[in-house]
Amino acid sequence: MQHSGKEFTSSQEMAGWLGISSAQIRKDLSHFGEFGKQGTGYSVAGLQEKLRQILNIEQEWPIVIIGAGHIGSAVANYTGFAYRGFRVCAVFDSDAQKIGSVIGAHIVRDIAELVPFARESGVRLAMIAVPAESAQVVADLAISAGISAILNYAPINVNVPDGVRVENIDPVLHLQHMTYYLS
Amino acid sequence: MQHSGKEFTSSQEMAGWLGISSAQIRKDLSHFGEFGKQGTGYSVAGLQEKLRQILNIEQEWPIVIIGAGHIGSAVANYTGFAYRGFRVCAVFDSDAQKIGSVIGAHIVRDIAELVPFARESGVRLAMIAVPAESAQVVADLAISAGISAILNYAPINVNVPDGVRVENIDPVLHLQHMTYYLS
DNA sequence: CAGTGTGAAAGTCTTCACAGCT
DNA sequence: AGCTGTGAAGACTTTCACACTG
Repeated sequence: MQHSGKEFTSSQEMAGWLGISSAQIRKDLSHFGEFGKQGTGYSVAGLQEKLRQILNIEQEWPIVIIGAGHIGSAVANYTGFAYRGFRVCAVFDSDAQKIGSVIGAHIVRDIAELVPFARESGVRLAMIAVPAESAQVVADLAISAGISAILNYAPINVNVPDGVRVENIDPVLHLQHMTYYLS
Repeated sequence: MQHSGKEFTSSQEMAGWLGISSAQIRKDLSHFGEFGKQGTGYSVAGLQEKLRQILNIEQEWPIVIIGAGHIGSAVANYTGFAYRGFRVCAVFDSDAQKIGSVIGAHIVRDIAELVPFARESGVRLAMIAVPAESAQVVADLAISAGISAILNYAPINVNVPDGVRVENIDPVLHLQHMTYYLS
């Protein structure tokens, strides 16, 4: 909306785009304050700003990527992070063949450097894109280096201590969810 | 569990792995029937079989991938589909540079072939891995070819008619969700 | 006696519907 | 007139706790 120069939007309009109810949108937003004007709706710029505050993305967050295979490379090359508040700051792998090679704007580093790198830079977000059998080991390593949130692409449940958040991206789970609804 | 030769599991054990309550697991499963034995738990093999039935993945589902960029390539090369009941049957792109090139076990086809291909093969699942600005066009095309479920990697909401399901994979949304919880 | 399946209770989320503001 | 913010109602989900079973 901002790109198209729109100044105001309403809960109804947003609901239409997202396929949810306008009441839902108003209720959710009201949880964090009163951002709208009766009769007018929400200021597009103002709402964006508020959402950035709520989501805690006014600062830029560095991320490390662990695993330089197909998925790790794709993610490292993804251009959608920068303008949404994230920045890939390093890519790691354990494969000597890959260490030193270039992926996107990054030189792949040795996984052995992860702990000192993360400790020093204070990075808190990691994306794990390694085979399932290495995911737990790598997660433990990342956590010991001070990582407190993990986005896991490996098709396995990684166990983490309290205080560390994990979210999983597994296309197969989505596909299975959809086939459930296909006769 | 099956790999490690385990024969039975309990709602408590599964709950521990998944970080949810055992009551949740029992309640969810009870929705679809009675699969457990009191005092013993659930047969690992039996439960897997039941879950496959419930999720409708006893058959193998073909998928088409639209977009042969970094993400599309990574997905096309992903080896995790086959043993979980899915099979990539074709990869499409609109870029003349990419059409004809080889990705994984596939030769990239012209997007113009999508409609006849999908109509003829009857494929119902598509993964969209194109830039945000092309996603809606490509989704409409896929739907016109009989696709009824879309897994969308583009960071944009695609609108679809009733009867078509869409799920989105956007790493940034996960990252934003996690930063909300990081002080 | 370990562990399921399940009503009932508690908790959470969504929708309704409208007073009130611009 | 148009649209927000919000109590109250309704719908749905999770947890509790226990009778019952292999």
